[in-house]
Amino acid sequence: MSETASTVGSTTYQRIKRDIIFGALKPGAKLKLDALKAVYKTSLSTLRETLNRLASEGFVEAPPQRGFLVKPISVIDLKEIAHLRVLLECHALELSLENGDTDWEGNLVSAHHKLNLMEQKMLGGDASKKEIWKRYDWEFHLAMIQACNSKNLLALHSTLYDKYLRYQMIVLTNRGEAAVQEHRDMFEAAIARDAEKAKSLLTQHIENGLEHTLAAMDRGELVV
Amino acid sequence: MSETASTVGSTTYQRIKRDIIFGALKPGAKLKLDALKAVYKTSLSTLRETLNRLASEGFVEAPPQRGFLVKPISVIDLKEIAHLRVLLECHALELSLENGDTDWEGNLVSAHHKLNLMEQKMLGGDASKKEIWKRYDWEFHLAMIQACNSKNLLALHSTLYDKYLRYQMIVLTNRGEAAVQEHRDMFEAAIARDAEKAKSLLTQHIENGLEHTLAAMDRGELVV
DNA sequence: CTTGGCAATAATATCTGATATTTTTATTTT
DNA sequence: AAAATAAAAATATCAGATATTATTGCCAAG
Repeated sequence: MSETASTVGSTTYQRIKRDIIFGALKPGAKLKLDALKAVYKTSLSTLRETLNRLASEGFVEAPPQRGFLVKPISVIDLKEIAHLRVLLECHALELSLENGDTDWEGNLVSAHHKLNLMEQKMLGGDASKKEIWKRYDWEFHLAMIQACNSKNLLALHSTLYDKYLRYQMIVLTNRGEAAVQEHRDMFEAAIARDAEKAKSLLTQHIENGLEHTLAAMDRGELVV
Repeated sequence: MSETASTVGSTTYQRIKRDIIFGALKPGAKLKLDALKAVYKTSLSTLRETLNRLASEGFVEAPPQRGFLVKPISVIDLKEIAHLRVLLECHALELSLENGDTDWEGNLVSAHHKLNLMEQKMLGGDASKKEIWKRYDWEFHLAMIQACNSKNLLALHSTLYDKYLRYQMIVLTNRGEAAVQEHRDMFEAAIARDAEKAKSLLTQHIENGLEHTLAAMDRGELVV
């Protein structure tokens, strides 16, 4: 979701990943190399490097000898991802609440505040900024667990967050006021260092999102 | 650890990954492209694709503009990995014990039997077969959790197992009889579907391995 | 001697273009 | 309509070229 280093490779990587997450590249779509070369204006070699990376992260599939395709979606997959996110994020949250110092807390307050501001705007119906809004959501969730003291854990979580996000972006509707309140509750439990409560709220938060997405998928409300 | 598809790319991938895990490529070592090209007899493009994949899995680092190097080791990193393995493998184990059917059980019995046979040989001092032995260890641990019903979870676990394994291969000594007994206990708890006991044994098993490796690292007993 | 700066060298990132092999698609035959 | 086959498209892999960036070694200044 973040990453700097403006080399051609890393830029292409970010762009394609973003296009997969936000649905510009549809689940299951064939990723024809020549076509991508034209779209992303980059060479075959760079493209293949990028796609290999995305394949190993699970955003792309690479069946041998037949190129690449956007990882398909499925209800099963979504459920797995949601449950793993609960597992990892709760664990990280617990560690983070134990270790978080003043800086951590300050950063969290800031992240929550920014998210909240954005959420108010979103409630006003301005859906054009979905992407920015989700960046604040990410930054809030990251801020919560940032003091967990495990780079490996944060890395795994980051990928899971993105996979979960893709499913959220696939459905048209958002959860509105409910999610806003959940963020606020989690935030307060975190500041109070109430790990059990925070974890339970987080679990609920993710599972509510899951249900919402599943329901929308059932009704076929997908972004085509 | 497994994988078929004998394309040049996937073969090189497996070989380099294996060389990192088993220490032929030392932690922190610079991966010069020309040198690798000669060793693995493959083209630059294929090599870079491979290294990109390994980088995204965390076996290789790729600082921008300066090529690739084998992921360095550290005590911190080892601890993180061990703890994550406990978290994920215990979770998977619990699910697996709930869902495992007769086929799962049969496969587990077989995997444990094979591991046990190999372990008896190893106790006899034949360290030359470390790699084969570890494959049986892997197959046993995988058999335990295979019925967890989550491809995503199994994929994450597989990578963690390999990372943990690398640290184990770095120290010279093995844990011998103790680990054999632990495997047996875990196996029996699993067959009895005693999830709590199985999880606690597994946790202990991994943490014992961690302590053993940490102690050896402290004493500097590293494979150079 | 050590440190800072600069030239020479090595290595990387990226691109273009070529070829063998494999898939996919279209066409023909039974 | 199914099977067999030919034609077209796409992929995997390789080789080689270039601009850019890192590294190394050398020399002067303190």
